[in-house]
Parts: sequence; structure tokens; C-alpha cells
Amino acid sequence: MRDLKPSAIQDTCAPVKCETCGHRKDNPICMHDFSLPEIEKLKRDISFESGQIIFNSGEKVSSLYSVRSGLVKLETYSESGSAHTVQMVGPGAAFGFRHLFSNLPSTATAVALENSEICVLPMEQILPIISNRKEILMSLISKLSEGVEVVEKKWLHQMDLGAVERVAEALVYLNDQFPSTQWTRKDIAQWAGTTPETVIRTLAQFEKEGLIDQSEGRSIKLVNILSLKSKYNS
Amino acid sequence: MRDLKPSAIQDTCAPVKCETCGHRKDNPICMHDFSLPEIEKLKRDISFESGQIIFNSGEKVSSLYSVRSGLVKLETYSESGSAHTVQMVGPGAAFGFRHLFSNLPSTATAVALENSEICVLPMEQILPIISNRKEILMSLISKLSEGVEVVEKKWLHQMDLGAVERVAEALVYLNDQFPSTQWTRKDIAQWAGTTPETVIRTLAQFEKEGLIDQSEGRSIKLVNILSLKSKYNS
DNA sequence: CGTGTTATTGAAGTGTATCAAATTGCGTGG
DNA sequence: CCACGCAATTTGATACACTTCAATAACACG
Repeated sequence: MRDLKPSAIQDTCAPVKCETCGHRKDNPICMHDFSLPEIEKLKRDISFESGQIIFNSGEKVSSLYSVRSGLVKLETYSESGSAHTVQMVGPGAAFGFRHLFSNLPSTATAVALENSEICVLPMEQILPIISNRKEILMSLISKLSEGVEVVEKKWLHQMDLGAVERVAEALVYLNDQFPSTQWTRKDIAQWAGTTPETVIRTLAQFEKEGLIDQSEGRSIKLVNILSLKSKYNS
Repeated sequence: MRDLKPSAIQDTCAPVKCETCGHRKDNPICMHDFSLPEIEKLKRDISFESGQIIFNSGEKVSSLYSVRSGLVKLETYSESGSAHTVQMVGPGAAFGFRHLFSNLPSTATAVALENSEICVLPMEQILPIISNRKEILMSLISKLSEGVEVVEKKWLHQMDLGAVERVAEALVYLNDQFPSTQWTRKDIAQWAGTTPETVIRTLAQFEKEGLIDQSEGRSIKLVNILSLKSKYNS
């Protein structure tokens, strides 16, 4: 079902100074200046190879992860074995703080889709530092609110739209957020909550309508994004 | 599509002292003692009639609501007009703080399903008070984390399980959380993400299997809850 | 006691999953 | 650099669960 490399191999990579870190402003923990020196001592920079698991569903996640470079996929597995992509995380974005405060094991598995460099903040040690900084706590609250919003919106789309609309949305979203990545039909299917076969048939239909172009190898070029958007956007 | 009473009519009802409020411990804002006097001055107790709208989807929600008595349903409407129940909120539980910190309008409409007494906390005025209290902020963070968890779990169920399993789950959940409420087939359908017809046919099947009993009027009695649970719980 | 809402039943249609088999494209090692 | 092997893609046929529409029946409520 899952043929992925073990997560045991963790290679520490060249650390980046927090002060000069370009992604600092996107992270709720380190976006504020005042606690940087303390956090810098605790953080670790780890590199993951493409295909490697960062953490598994069912594990207790006690760190906040921040993608410096690369791409990470968060997915869940149902009992029947099918996988759903919950979140794609690119450079600058953070993940793992869904389960930090609920004391529950992670429902998702985090996999590196590309070779990735990831900044890891061990929360057990960081919590005492940030719990006195109301700005950080408020940032966390904002991020979490946003998270609920995003999850709920995606859920509603999955329910209300048909497979064609969901595939259209997946194409636009994935191409918008991660333009340089070549997505497989399976990737798209897992994001859209459908099967590779349905994705392929839908792509063929889109090509016939002149919305996309997949004549070059396995790549999918969006020709008419506006029309694609109109498929699901009212 | 929606034939509900306007939300304009807001009847202030007999206020309850925060100190003696039985539901205080369940609310992230007022579960801690130290800011009670300040909050008490700002809160209002409002009664809603059955069917009344508390707030509409698309509105900017700037209050935290806490159910003292009654029952509140949070539902979203898709473009196609179908409604999905996002959350049922009974006595003691709070709602409305999903959108408080994301600066986005509410995606859900809140309707009173029964005559309800609700404690309303205007957040604009309360925010300056609680933003200095790290315990309250941490409580909020926990509640929000929990929220993401719940939404995601429900979403995954909706995707992976068939209609039969979702109806079984809806029956168990609604009966567990709100035993004294008589749910209509439509209510169950909106919770399970299906149609009233499918609910009815599934209920007939469950009755044949001896899992439920709907011989008395329109009520649904769960006879064999364990077997119902086994329908969806692995 | 009538009227509207909720529930029920039936028939028909459809979108999508599933399964199986053939083909293409791609990276790898010889 | 080519050939090989494997994974990703494609296509077709089939099945079926669920929605939808429509018409009737039961119930609640004024």
C-alpha cells in the first residue's frame, strides 16, 4: 500500500540563521523577533529525501515543521486503503501544529515529495518560551482558525461538486500553488478525492474542450485557466 | 430554500451570574476565574425561538456564542442549494469562534433548533481583556486544534464510507450527543451528507436487521447500538 | 377537520468506481 | 546509447450505489 523509505534516517543539514531566514514571517512561532535567540538554540535543520516519511499517522507529533525548500504531502489512509491528500506544503509554509495542542496522535502521514530541507521546532521545549508571548499565541490562534476554514471549505467542495469539478479545481490549485511540480494523475486523484481513471477521462474531456494540453509527454499544461475555474466557481 | 425567521428579533432574557454558571468550565474564554468580573459586564444573555437564525453565512461574526439551554445547528449551503450540517451545539458548548480570528465572514448559518438561551460575548471588547491572559489563549488554541481534528475526521468519513455507514454513524452520534431530541429524516440526511429518501430506505433496512425500532410514530429507537457502531467502526 | 409538512414507496437515470488488459513513457543499468 | 523493466497511463466494459423525480400516505398543528 505504502512503499516509502523509513523515517529513521534523518540527516542534519546546514543550518540557517533565523535572523536571515526568508520564511520567518510565515511561521507563527518565529515571526516575532523577540524570542528568536532562544528558539534558534532549539531548532534543527533536517533534510529529507524524496519519498521519505517525516512522520507517520498514529504517531504523537511534538514538533512544528517548516519547509525551507522542497515539497511535503500530508495524507490520510482510510481503512479500505485509499489515500486522501489533506494538505500540500511548499517552501515557507508550516505543518504539524494541528496535533500539537490536542494531545492526539496525528491522523496524517507527512511525506517528502521532493528532496526537502525542513526546520524542526521541538515544541515541548519551545512551549514554555512562547506561552508568555501573547503575540505568538495570537498568531497561532489565527493560523489555526485559518486551518479550520481551509479544511471545511475543501470538505464542502468534495461533497457538493462532481468529479469533473473537483478535478478542475485540483488542477488550478496545484498549478497555482506549485507551478514547477509535475503532478501524476494519481496525485491529482488523491487531491480531488477520486480515482486515476476518472482523472484521466476528465483530462481527456478538458483537452477536447481546449482547456488543457497534454501532448508533451506526461505533462499537463493549463491553457485556459479561466474556463477551468468557471467549472467549479459558480 | 430557507424559510426561517429573521434574526432581527433578539430578546434579552434573564441573565445568569458567571460565577454560578454551570457551563463555565466548557468555555475557553470564561473557564478561568480571574477575568470573570470584566467579562460579566460585557456578556449578554439572549433567547432565540425555535427556527430563528442566530447569524447567517456570509455575515462577519464578531461574537462568541455559548449555549445555556436549547440546541443550535450550524449549516452551510452549497450553490446547488443543498444544506450540510457542520455542527450541532448543545448546552455547555460554544460556537462562533471559528471565524473570530480569521477575519473572514462565516461560512455557516447558525439556527436555533429549539427555544434556546444563549450567552453572547462581544469579542471586540473582550479581546483586549483576554489577550493578556495566556491561560485563556492556550485554552483557545486547544479548542481550535480540537476543532480542526473534528472537522477533518468528519470529512474523511464522508468521503470513505457509503451512505449506509454514514447514516449509521449519524444515528449513533446524534442519539449519543442529544438523546432527548427527535430528529427528522431530513436532519439525519443533512448530517450524513445524503438525501432523506436514502435515509428512509437505510432505516428500513436497519429495522429489518433488528438494529432500530421505528414502529412508534416517527421516532427512531436504537435497539442495538453496538451493531450500528460496527457498521462504520472497522 | 382541513392543510401543510414529513415520511414513504416506486421507477428510472446517471455518474463514478471497479476490474482487466494494453500501451506508453521514463529511468536505469548494461 | 540502446534496451530493458517497471511504473504510470490509457481505454473499454461492467456494475451498482445513489440521486432524482413523482406520486401517495401518514402525521402534526392550527
